[in-house]
Amino acid sequence: MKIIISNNGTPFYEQVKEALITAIITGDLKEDEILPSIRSLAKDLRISVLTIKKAYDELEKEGYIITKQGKGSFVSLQNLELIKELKQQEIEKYLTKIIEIAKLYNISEEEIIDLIKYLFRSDKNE
Amino acid sequence: MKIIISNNGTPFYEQVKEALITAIITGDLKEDEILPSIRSLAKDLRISVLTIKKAYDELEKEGYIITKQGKGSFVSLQNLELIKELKQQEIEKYLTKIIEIAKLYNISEEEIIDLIKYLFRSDKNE
DNA sequence: CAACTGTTATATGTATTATATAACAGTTGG
DNA sequence: CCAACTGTTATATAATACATATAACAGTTG
Repeated sequence: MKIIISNNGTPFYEQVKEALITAIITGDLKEDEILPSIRSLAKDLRISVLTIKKAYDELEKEGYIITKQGKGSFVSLQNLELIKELKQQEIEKYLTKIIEIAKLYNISEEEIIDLIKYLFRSDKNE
Repeated sequence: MKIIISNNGTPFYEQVKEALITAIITGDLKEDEILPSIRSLAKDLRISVLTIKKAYDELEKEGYIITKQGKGSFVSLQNLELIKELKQQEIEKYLTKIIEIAKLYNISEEEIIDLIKYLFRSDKNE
């Protein structure tokens, strides 16, 4: 479980969240598995414990983990279907923005679709 | 030229920017046409002059308008091709995010494309 | 009980957004 | 010329988000 964070404008707690979500969904962190303690992760990443806690708090609100005082935080994917739906809504939100821009600047549906196909393919070859 | 802004989390100056960009690109505000003065627009929208100025400053940086002290701000679309390219990059940025999510949650290329086609169509019927 | 877990309170610091007020500066019509 | 418009700049204030340090509090376990 290697997490790398950087000063790129995205808040640290967001970067930690995204890294952990990826680890959870890819199975790198499995159901019921324990996450690094907030103190140890803070030490590893050289950022504040409170920043890690913020990330963990949000992960719990969003259904990815469950945290128990004194014990730690554990992967919990009971709501995987709900999570998937939320992610689909997120995709729809982005697509709506894209289409707004595309319509305004006369970029065609075909161009967008071609771009998607291209990006999907180049992603596969990584 | 009716602009509506609201307290929805998007900064006021961003909302003003977006509304003006839309007006410019759709031709609602034409090349060389004068924009509302920052003071009058601030009064209309009941927000600070400085907030409007910030919006106008960014519009100038991004090539949509030119501002001259004492005279006002004018539509300037010399860089329309450059602007279009920037917008295509913006679309690509969103698509990259979408594909990251899609791959992680096993959402297929077809589902995304279908969604795009659907959103494009429903947009046309507005 | 020591050594881990997470929790909470307090305080500090920076950046962004937004505001009000006021003074300064350029343009233009009467 | 000057009044009445334009935009510009400085100063000060305030809310919010992000991130930090320190310290005390609380639950778990070998």
